[in-house]
Amino acid sequence: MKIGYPCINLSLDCRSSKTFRLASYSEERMRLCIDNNLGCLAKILQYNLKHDLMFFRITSDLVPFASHPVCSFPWQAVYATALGKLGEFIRSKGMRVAMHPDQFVLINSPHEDVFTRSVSELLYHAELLDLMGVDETAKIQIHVGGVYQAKAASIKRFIARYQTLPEKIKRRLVIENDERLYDIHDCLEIHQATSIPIVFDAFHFRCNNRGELIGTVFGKVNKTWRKSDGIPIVDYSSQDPAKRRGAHAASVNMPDMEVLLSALQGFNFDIMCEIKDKEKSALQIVSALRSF
DNA sequence: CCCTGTCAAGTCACG
DNA sequence: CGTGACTTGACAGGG
Repeated sequence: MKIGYPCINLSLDCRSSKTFRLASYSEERMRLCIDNNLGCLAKILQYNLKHDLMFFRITSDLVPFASHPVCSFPWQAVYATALGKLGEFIRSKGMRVAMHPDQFVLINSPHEDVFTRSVSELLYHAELLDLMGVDETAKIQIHVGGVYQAKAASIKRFIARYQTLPEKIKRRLVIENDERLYDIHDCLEIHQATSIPIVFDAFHFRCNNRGELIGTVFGKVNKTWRKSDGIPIVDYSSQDPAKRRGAHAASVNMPDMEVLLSALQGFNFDIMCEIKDKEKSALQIVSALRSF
């Protein structure tokens, strides 16, 4: 079981998601930004190794505007060596990475242009991981998408669109249950038709479920991961008591976390800890697991 | 330096 | 109809 956190390390004085305004785009600016981001990613990975945080979500902003038409800069060729080195570090230390494209990536959108842009963005994610040389267990995780006032049709469109995706995307793409539109059962239905693995978001499951036992559901989710996909990914967060339903907590609630671990006892999975204070909560989980 | 309006991209829910 | 939320604030111009 590997423990990780998303995108940002608050203990370090750098960010791997530095970007700039489209209006100030230039090749020079791109280079400076990517240099900074890759350098920071290297620092984060070293920090993670030192603290036994063996799972990490790499920010989608690592290469700004990578899939935008304005980007004529051949980042793939220019940064192939640097990305290969980062990947070599990840592989040699037995770490796992994943990515989570943002909300604009919707492969089931009825709008063809939204779909086209989504594919470009997914290609960027896939190329980045490919250049790192990390294996198929390094996943690209998305939500199913919008409902568009017709859920069954939108699920069908997801499945049809998925079939047309390039292999380099398909081998990494996984779907995650969300907190209002598509629950685990919807994801399982899509899995039936596509064999796509399912990320189990424990917090979203809590917000959006059909009253079933978590252990039973996870048994099904567990089977959607083939050997080459690695062990399942579980996203974890807890409710911020002061905020609206679905709002992520500021720091980890350990008793809550232990309830989850007990419910999933006997399964093998990696945990992505989606808590506002990032590595701090992930570290608490690492130390709690040592004595669990 | 500090302040703050705005930033590539979509969709839904809430008021 | 405008705004916030989503995995994440932070860029950049003006005072």
